[in-house]
Amino acid sequence: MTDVARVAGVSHQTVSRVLNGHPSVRPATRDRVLAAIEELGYHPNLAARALVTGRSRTLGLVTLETTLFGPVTTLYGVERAAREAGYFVSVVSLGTAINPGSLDDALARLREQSVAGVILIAPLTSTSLPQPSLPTDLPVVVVEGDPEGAFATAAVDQRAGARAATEHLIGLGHRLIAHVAGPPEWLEAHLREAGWRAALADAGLVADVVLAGDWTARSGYEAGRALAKMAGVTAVFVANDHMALGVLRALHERGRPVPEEISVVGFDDIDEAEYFTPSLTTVHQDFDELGRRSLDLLLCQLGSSSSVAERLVIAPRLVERRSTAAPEGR
Amino acid sequence: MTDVARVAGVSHQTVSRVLNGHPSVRPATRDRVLAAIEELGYHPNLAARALVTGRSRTLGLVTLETTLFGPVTTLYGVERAAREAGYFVSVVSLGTAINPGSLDDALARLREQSVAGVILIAPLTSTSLPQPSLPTDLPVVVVEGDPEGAFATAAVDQRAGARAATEHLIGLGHRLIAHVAGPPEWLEAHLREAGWRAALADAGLVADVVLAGDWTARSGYEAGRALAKMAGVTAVFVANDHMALGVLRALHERGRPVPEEISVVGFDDIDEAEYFTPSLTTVHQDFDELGRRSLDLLLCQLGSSSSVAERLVIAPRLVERRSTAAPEGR
DNA sequence: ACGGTACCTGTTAGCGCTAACATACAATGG
DNA sequence: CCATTGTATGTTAGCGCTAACAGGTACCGT
Repeated sequence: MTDVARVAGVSHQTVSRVLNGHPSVRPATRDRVLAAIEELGYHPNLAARALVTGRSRTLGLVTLETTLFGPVTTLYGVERAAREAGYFVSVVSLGTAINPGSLDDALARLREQSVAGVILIAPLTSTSLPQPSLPTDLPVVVVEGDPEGAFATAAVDQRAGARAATEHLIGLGHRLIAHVAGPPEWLEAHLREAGWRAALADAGLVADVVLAGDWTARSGYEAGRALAKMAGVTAVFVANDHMALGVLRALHERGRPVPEEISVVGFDDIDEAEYFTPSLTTVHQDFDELGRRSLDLLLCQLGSSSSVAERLVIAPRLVERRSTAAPEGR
Repeated sequence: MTDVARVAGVSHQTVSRVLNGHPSVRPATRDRVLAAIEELGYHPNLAARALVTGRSRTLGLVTLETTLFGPVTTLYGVERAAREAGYFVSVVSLGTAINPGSLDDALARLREQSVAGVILIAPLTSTSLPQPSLPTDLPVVVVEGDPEGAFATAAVDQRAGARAATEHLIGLGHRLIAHVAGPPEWLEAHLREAGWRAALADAGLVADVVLAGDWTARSGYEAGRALAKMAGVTAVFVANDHMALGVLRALHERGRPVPEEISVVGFDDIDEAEYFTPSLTTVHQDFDELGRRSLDLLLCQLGSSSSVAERLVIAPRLVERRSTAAPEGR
């Protein structure tokens, strides 16, 4: 910076002013400084700036180590939004084995780094997710999780999506609708099951066929084999598309055609869902939008310095394809 | 730090020494300092440390904005390895629309942040990927890309994987083996096609049925429809599992049973591949290992400060499942 | 002509930390 | 007993930057 100042014939402070867009710099001076910067290939040292201002323009992004469609897409959404807002994104994953202190460790790491705030992609239930020793000094936005907690949250309305999926099946005339659930430690698994139950209850139907899954196609396959043997079940709402793939495979193997004998609805609308056999009716979530809105929420907190526990909800959308139809004999 | 020093009754420099594990600190003194740190909840300011040392213990990770299995898994692999080595990971995605300057922008952003080095997940061909104005001052490791460039690279041996897949089909007795290729701007698409060609050439077979795809199940589906009409083709090597899914769907629709009439091999071994109909024979890549080895390569460069253009290759592995069989009439 | 008020630019201090040197004190050997 | 080494600690300077204040110059009204 001193070099730039010397070349431009000004003081280093004037260079700083140009860099920070301070208004009272004469255009001619500004141009000379910019020319010197260009000539020397100068780039400001952000560590020095962070040291003196106390702000690092870096956000922490904590995520589970999963290649699941939702969290990954959310990650990119947040990164892009952050970049456009002039922030860096420091990613810390919680690893595959989540132990009690791992979230604390992640937050401690990020606090050391003087991040301005943290976005936590944590689709687990509060009890499964190690509770942090509340970092009230650090703005946090939780994405896809913890609607009961003290933090601001942003999420797609899982319950509404599950309800829409189930009501679609009810509307087609199905009366015994099973559910293949996600793993119990995932909040989304609970909410999707809750939405399914609520829709059935509203229609006066029973909700007693629940099969446990773990998001993988393999677990969906196991559930599908069990479903194939159940006589009365004419439809199944599967908690995500990957498990739905397994269900389709099992039903196909067991000679239970979809949708003729059994209708299947998934959740997520992954890119491949349209190319399953048959193409999958599912619930679409706009994760990109979610990332963007989460960042807005965080920046809003930074601006107002008030840590309001705001709730931001994004509506999902049912995508009807070929895996659902009216039950036979109606 | 001054506060800690006062509480412990030492100088701030002694606190610094304790923090950095300097040997000549008396155990009693060290304990007092650690107690003071604990008592005050002190955490070192990394910006200040980075400013004075010139090293930020942060790595840049540049990636394409894709939810494709490989890049995402590599990302986590790198993050975990970096965390274990005590490094932060700052992620910059190149966005969906790659314009000429975007890689330069990403590198400039990271250089400003004083990252120690950069890991670039860039599975595109050198011509498709915007070439950076060589940052010789910044250690770079390219993952899954650019074997001709000046940088150190780490990659799974795509050509060997494709060759293994094709040789598997040849071994089963297939003579006319088609290929569904990835998009031309992807290096991996080229290498997989090259491996296919090489295997066919070695066996004295022709390699003239190539269908263009773009990694998506949709493009695979289109390719599959075309394949279904081709009389002599008894096997197809598809450049990734997602397209293979589309191929399977199209062949099923057109009444061409797999593997009875046509054998299909994919590439990637995504979690779902086992649950395709039929389960997919494919090529497995260990992306986790890849992430780890890439980091090793980068840290090695940092240590030796020599920017050797080392090549690190990881062997893939063919996974045989139910989508391949000997051609009919043999 | 003068003080006032803009506007522009320079000077100084310090953010929290580590490197380098300076100092103190003990242990050792001749 | 003193010089010599080693170990443990303190002191000083400075990393590159911004905030706060201190000039300096031009322009205004009176």
